[in-house]
This record gives sequence, structure tokens and C-alpha cells, in this order.
Amino acid sequence: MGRGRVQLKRIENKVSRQVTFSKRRAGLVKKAHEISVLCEADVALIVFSNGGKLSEYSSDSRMEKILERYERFSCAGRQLAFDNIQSQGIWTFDYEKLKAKMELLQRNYRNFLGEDLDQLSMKEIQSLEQQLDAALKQIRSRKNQIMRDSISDLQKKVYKLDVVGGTGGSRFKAEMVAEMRRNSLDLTLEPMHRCCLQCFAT
Amino acid sequence: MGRGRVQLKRIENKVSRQVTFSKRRAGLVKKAHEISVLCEADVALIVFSNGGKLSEYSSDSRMEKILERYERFSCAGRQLAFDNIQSQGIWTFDYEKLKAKMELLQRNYRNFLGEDLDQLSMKEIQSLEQQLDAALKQIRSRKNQIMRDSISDLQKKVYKLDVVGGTGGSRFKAEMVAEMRRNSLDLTLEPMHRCCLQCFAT
DNA sequence: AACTATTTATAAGA
DNA sequence: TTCTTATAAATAGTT
Repeated sequence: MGRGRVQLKRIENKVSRQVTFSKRRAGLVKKAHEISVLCEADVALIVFSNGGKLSEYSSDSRMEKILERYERFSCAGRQLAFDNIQSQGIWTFDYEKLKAKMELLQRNYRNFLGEDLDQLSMKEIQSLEQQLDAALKQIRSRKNQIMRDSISDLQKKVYKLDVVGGTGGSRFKAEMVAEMRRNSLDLTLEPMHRCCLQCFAT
Repeated sequence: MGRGRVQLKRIENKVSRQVTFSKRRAGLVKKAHEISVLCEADVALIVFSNGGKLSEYSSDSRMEKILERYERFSCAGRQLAFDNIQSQGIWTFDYEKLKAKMELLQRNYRNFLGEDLDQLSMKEIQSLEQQLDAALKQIRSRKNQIMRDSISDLQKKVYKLDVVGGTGGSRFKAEMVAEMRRNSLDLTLEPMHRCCLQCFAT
């Protein structure tokens, strides 16, 4: 929109970048407002300019509310971190050390989740790949074992039901159903390990 | 924009409200992305539809980072709490809790290495498997990118050697060999991420 | 900050 | 949901 197409890449000229920013920010806020009114959507928009200036828009409810709602949705992230602030413990001299270790561990942990890979060297990437590959093999082997155990258990119970069972079989049936529930392939689950990480998000 | 002007008020028809929402959400995200690229802005956009479905967009850095930056800026309530962790102010941090979290993180980390899986439930095993699988995809994609970059770089240099190079080519050759060493598939490397973990071995 | 030629977004229809 | 198209709106370059 305007005289001539625009390429989707950083505008090199500083002045026109600034001008375009102002115009587009206004347009963006307007559109955010429109969708919130027309469609009854709850919208939060935060924009930091290149120079670090903050602009924000939020529909009806306050920004804080929307962000809280967002965090509730996105795995209840930081909440736990806050819990720690509330309780008043004692500062020990080791605190800084522990914190440093924690940060290192977190960084590694993130790499294990496939995040923040940009700064890693080829060597490190390959190391990661090998380790994850090995870990995945372990995990799948353990999964298979659980499933095999579960199956053989169930088979025993089915045998009892068929051969031994008469009217007293119902107790076994209930047990079986419970066990199948416990161990069945459940594809709807939350990424719980990630949740654990987010508690420590920096 | 479209056939007929639109009034800035809630669209009463539920279906067209939904349709408009989908279209405008796409437009809004597009514009958010554009301003972030064109003007090097940091943008966070959160949209909850009328029905409560969450859509989000964030430029380059992760959403969490932008929201934290926002909170730092907007001096909103929670920031003060965070500051208290940093400076040894009125509130002190609970060392024991931090240590407990550390241990939790370590346990998770070990699980990511495929260790200590025995006590995990089927659900947890599956969650782990899914996450590692996703992470491995990311890592391999990053690896491929590094290799592609390296190859195209080398190709340029080979071109120089062939077309431009005369007696002065030897400098390029040395460079090439060095770069190939840096980036080549090195299968002899140490598992360095594991090393990091071992620092925390209990 | 205004203007305006164009491009882009999108409302309505299919 | 997706596509098409007429039209409204946004905006790039200019004044």
C-alpha cells in the first residue's frame, strides 16, 4: 500500500525506518482495536521500537489481566517463581554460586529442548544430537518395556477370567480396566517437563 | 476495506463475527510481523478469541522475553518483587526452596539424558519422548543450516580460486582448510553437555 | 504533517 | 474453510 511494493526486510534508511514505524504502529494499534471491538476479542499488543521506546495497546481489560490470562494458558509459567518471593528464607553465602550453577543448568536444559541453538558451534550441535539420540533410544526402550509388562499382566488376568473365572470375575475386570487406563497410550497429555522448566525461565 | 463500509461495533451475526475474526487475526499478525522486520521492532501480540482460543505472535525473541521486558518498563506490580531477588532488600530469598528446585531441574535433566527412567509413569515417558523428538528435529535442522551455510561459503571461495585466483590463491586455500576443520563432521568429540551435568552430580 | 498514487486488506458472495 | 472480486483502507514516496 503505497507507491511501490515494499520488500519484507529491514529498512536501511534510518529516517524512513522511523517514519514507517510511526505510521505502521498507528495502523497496527488501530487494527488491534478494531478486531477487539468487531469480534469481541481480548487483545494485548506490545511494541518496542528500535530505539527501545514502548508502545502498548490492550482491549477493554487491563494489560495485566490479559498477560495473566496468557500465562495461565501457556503452562502457568512464572507463577511458581513468585511463590519463592513470598516466603522469606535466609540468605546464605552459597546463594550466588547456586544461582550461577542453576543458570548454567538452565542453559543446557534449553538446548536439550532444541532452543537457543544459534550460538552453539557445530561441535556442540553434534554432541547434543548424539546425546538426544541416545536418550531417545533409552526412553523408547523403557516405554516398550512398560507396555510389554502391562500386556503380559493383562494376559494373565484374561487367562484367569477365562479358565478360573466364574461369577467372581468382575473384580478382575475392574482391575483390568483400571490398569489399562493407567498405562494406555494417552496422546492428549501436557508437556509436563517443559512446565517444570518454565518455572525457572529467565 | 471490502464491499461496504464497516461500523466499529460488535458484529452481531455469530458466523460472520467468527469469519471476520479469522481474517483479521491473520492480517493483524502479518502486520505485526511486517513492522517487526521493517523497523526492527520487538513485537508481542496476544489475542483471545471470543470463544477463549489463544493466538499469539512474537517477533524474533521469545514471548516470555518480550513480556519481561514489558514488565521491566511498565514498572508494573510484579517487577518490584523480582528486584527483591536481585538486591538483598527487605525480602530475602529462600535458599532451601531454590535448592529444591535445583534438584528437580537436575532430575528432569537426567531424564532428558535417558537416565533414571524407572520411576516415571507411562504418561511421563511419553511426554519425554515427544519433547526429545521435537528437540532433535530442531537440532538437526540447525545442524543442516550450519552445513549449508558452510558449503555455500566454501563454494564462493572455490569460485574465487578458480576464476580470480592466480598466485595469490594460497591464502584462500589455507582459509578453506581451516574452515573445513572447524565445521566438518567430527565424530570423535566429547559429550560436552554431559560434562556440564556431571558438575552437579549428587 | 499533508497529499495521493498505489498496494494491501478484507467484506461479501460463491 | 477457501477463493474470488469489488471496494475500503493503509501507506510509501513526495511535497
